[in-house]
Amino acid sequence: MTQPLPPPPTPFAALLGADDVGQPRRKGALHSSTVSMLRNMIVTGTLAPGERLNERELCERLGVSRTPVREAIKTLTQEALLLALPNRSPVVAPLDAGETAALIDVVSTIEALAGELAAARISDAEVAELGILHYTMLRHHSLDELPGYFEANRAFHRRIVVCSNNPVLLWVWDQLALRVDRARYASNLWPTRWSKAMAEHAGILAAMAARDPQAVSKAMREHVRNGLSVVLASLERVATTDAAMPPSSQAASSDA
Amino acid sequence: MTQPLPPPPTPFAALLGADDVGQPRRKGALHSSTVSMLRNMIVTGTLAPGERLNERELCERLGVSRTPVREAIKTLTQEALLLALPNRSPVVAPLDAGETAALIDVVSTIEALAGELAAARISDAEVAELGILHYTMLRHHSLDELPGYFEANRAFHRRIVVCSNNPVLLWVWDQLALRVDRARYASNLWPTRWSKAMAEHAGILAAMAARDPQAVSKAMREHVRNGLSVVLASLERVATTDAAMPPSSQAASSDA
DNA sequence: GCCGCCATTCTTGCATGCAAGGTTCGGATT
DNA sequence: AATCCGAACCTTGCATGCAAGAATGGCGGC
Repeated sequence: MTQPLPPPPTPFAALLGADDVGQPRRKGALHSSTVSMLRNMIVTGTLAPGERLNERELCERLGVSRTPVREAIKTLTQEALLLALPNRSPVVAPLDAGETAALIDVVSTIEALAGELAAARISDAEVAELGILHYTMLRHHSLDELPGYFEANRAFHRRIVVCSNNPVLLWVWDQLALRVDRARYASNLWPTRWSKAMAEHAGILAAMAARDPQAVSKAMREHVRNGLSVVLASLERVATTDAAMPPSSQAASSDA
Repeated sequence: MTQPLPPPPTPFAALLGADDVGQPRRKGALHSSTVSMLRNMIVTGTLAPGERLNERELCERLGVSRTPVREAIKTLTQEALLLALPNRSPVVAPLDAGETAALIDVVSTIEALAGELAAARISDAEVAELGILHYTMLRHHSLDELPGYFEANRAFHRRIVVCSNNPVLLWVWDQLALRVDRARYASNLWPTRWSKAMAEHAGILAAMAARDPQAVSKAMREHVRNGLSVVLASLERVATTDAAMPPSSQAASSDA
């Protein structure tokens, strides 16, 4: 298993977000890239919820030995993307509607807090940064570029958390964002709320520029709640529909 | 390194919370027990903030080989109790006042949310459970048994989160509670707020019994904020005092 | 014919070897 | 004397071997 030692191919790296591919292979890179690849495979649904992960198989797929794979599994288990039982193959965490419902309350509260804190201390330069991201989203929206929008949207939200200047809050957000992204990928119906989301972003930005913590907090809570409610509804629909049909071909969007 | 293979001593296990010690050594046990031991050593301050951890040294201390130690390090890094740089020894996360200040906002918000959700759906039996924990705390208070109080207090708070019936919230709380515990151990001045904390607990319990979400939420937010503020003040004092004096009797830790 | 038990095989858990990167200390040069 | 460079040593990163559960399939009993 794992090829003798040719330049390791790491076939998924380019697609799945390893930030260091094909290079002379610096030493400390395998663990982090393995985590990134596996994480992306889980978040995007390449590895389906409930799927059992065989170490040897993963080694072959990722082109690394068992050690980095095992360590990556530990990391992802800690992130609650995998569930591990002793002496048993880890499984991709199930993605039930209940988890998403739970996420709504927590993430909306977290982001509301972030917005409140950020509004109280944000600088003009930081507001401008948010403005750039907002208009980046607008552009992607006009051009109907969902992936680009997705990325800018994520950056917008994260930037607000960064502006809260609270490292613990950022840490929590980073953890939860993974699960939120996964739920979004699984529901796969952003376009339906796209325009409304843009309007809500504008409102958040305006309240932020006005340095109104309560308004920002309220706007973000509602924004997150609205967005995730749609995701939740979709997942509930999928859950009932999918009873016989295994989920497989998630990919880019469809309409809009 | 790591003795040939006699019955492994695991000297710290009993003290530091490994839940399976000295037994015939079931197979999947080393990783979780290693994580528990290291985690406890970090939380209680046995491993000082900023201390560099040498794998070989940890192996000898814990009586296991490098594999479980390395995997435990990955887990604890993910929990933000360790900081890891590639090709470098991981260090125990610094415990600065800034982190504690950040924790105050996040944890108080998290627990306020938990209280609000719990109050809206808690059963009589669950209220009774909280009551038991409250009176357990009272007993430990009367007997001046700090460790027992500490444990019951933690259980009381966690139980409320459990009663919120939100697994994501519980997950976040479990993560953050580790850091809170560490800050508390470092500040080590519970007794000063002990009586007030008891009164606040009573208030929370009463509001919970009355099924008043807003009152519970408010009470918990204030309770957490009060408690952690004292911890923060203590840490700030320690930080300034320690400028010339190494933290404690840990080996190494030669700061400037 | 069905159920349960045992053996084989597979999979994970742990230990360890080897090599790459880092660290440190000493020598040589300025 | 201070600094820069390098070599030896140290530490971590990765791969792999071996053994202890777990799964699976076949055989025998009921």
